[in-house]
Amino acid sequence: MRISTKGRYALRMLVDLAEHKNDGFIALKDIAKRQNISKKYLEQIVPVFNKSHILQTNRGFQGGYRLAVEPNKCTVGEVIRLTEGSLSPLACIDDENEVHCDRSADCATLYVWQGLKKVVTDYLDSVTLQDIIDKKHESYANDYVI
Amino acid sequence: MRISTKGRYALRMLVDLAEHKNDGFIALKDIAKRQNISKKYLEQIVPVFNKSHILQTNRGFQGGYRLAVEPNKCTVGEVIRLTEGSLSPLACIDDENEVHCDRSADCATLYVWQGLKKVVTDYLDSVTLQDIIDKKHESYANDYVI
DNA sequence: CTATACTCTACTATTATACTAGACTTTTAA
DNA sequence: TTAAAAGTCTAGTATAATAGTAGAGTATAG
Repeated sequence: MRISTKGRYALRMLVDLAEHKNDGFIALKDIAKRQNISKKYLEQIVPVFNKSHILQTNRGFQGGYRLAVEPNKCTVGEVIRLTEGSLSPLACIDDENEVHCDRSADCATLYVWQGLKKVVTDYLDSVTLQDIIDKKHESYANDYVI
Repeated sequence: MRISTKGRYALRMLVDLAEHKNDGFIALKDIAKRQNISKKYLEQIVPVFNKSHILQTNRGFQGGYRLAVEPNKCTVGEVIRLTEGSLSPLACIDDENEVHCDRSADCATLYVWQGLKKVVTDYLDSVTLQDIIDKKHESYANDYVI
């Protein structure tokens, strides 16, 4: 039940871009440095967000990436689905809730996993990039008060 | 974000034992046959439930396993924690919610994963073996009516 | 035209997963 | 008392996923 490094890096990259959304195009090397993530690895993660039009790209000198959506419109669920392929805890229930298993009719435990998928999906789809940024500043404020 | 085969098999085994809890000791080969799971693989899964006193064992002729707890006292969360080691979606937050990561103070996304762990844990700890059996019979009833 | 940055494909080391194999121990019934 | 049935324990192994690295190629601002 682990979220892969790929998914977590993707989220951190998008949060970073959301925080710098007014700074024009951000080079991957800057994100890599700030987040302490391999730039080469990020290069492999980025295409899926380009293709799904979550990121805009500028190539060449002073190029980079920029969020193409509002931070409060992009959910963690979306990010993890794109990097991880699915939020389903089993191969036998895919994203359309279709069942792919001979035993499914007889499978007593299937409903447990369908329920698990639902709580995971509901939660991750309820958190946006903006929420993460807000929470971060809230924490800083708390630190300051304390 | 997948539940491993090991965890799913364990749950099916325990549900099977719960359904046959009045039939004395059940041999692994019977469970393996009914559930269509490799008996040899089940042998590797079983020890953790013996050690945690969820199962009772009888060796030798006509030996087998029997639930040592009431089906309504054994949750899916317990089963998955025992087979999977943890319900945490990241290595950096373990079962005591302790944080193991240099970046944690600065990690904007940490709270997302802590929240994910909570919804997963709350859900899985809310479903018992008995719930699964009840649901199964409910489905059968529905099938019959339809 | 050159430095900078994105793009694309291929390769690789490590780890986890999902098993299989076989020797050994225990129990019971004939 | 012994053979068969069952659990126990350790080791091995094939496959796939993960988490990267490497390098050649393309686009663009200045």
